[in-house]
Amino acid sequence: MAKRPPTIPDSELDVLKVLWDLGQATVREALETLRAAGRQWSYATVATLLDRLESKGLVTSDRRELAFVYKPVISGQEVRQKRVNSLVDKLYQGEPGLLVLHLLKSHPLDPDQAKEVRSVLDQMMGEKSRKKER
Amino acid sequence: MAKRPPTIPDSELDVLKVLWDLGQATVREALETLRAAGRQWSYATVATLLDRLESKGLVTSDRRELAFVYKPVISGQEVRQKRVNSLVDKLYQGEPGLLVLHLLKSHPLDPDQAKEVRSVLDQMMGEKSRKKER
DNA sequence: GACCTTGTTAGACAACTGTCTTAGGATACA
DNA sequence: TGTATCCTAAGACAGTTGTCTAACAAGGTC
Repeated sequence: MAKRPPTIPDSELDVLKVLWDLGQATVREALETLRAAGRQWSYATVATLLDRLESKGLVTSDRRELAFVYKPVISGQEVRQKRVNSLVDKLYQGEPGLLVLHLLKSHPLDPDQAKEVRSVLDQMMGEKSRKKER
Repeated sequence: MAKRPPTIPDSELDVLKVLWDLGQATVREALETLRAAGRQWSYATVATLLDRLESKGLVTSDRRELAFVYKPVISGQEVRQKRVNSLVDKLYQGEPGLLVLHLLKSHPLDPDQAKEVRSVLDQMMGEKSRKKER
């Protein structure tokens, strides 16, 4: 029974996000930030979560003066990438296009974003058609 | 300590997918399908998973002759919807556009899909600009 | 020195997941 | 009728997640 690969559960993700925002934080700083954002956790809970993140190798800690300072090792970009890939694999037959379609159909974009999306798309199509041109 | 809302773990999702594909299935049918797809599970494992799905209200069972026949109650569409929403909320600040951009940038679409995406987008932009036109 | 305040550590504990073993009820066929 | 099949039921058991209590160390304060 192979050990499961490490995942990032919701609660850990919440504290990781704080580290991305602040760059680094002590338990107490993270706690304050999370409290401000509505999470009613105890100090020990946050400490545990940071600890678990560290055993998974996703953050590092560095003792400074009184308290440990935690820094993210994994970036938001990486986490997003993994999550999206896994979603596409599991629910969109590995076809990112299906997910894009789904998103556009069910969530209207605001005009600025729509424009940006279009330009990315045009660029992509431009290359493709220049390349195939049969 | 509020009970956590029911989720659909990976293993359950795999059997649910079989139900979506086949429309309905007995434990054995699901097992065969999963085996064919490479999942090396025992009969009892599949039975347990279907059972858990049923307690979560995501499938129903109906005794036919020998065995129970399970049918999905929740659709693939619904599950996709929820997953996408939660991904967007958790990692894209609730902005679906960011996810769309990310997808387009990191996963090139094939031309047919690109075309389809563009048409959906054009339609959307058409409405918007007609509507705001200030 | 006796006490707070902050911090860390260890561990508790229930719910959820991933998998399976085993016991027991039907069905089927020799 | 006995035995091989196939099914459900019950529950085991370890690993993960969500959250916390409680013990204990180090730095100030009176």
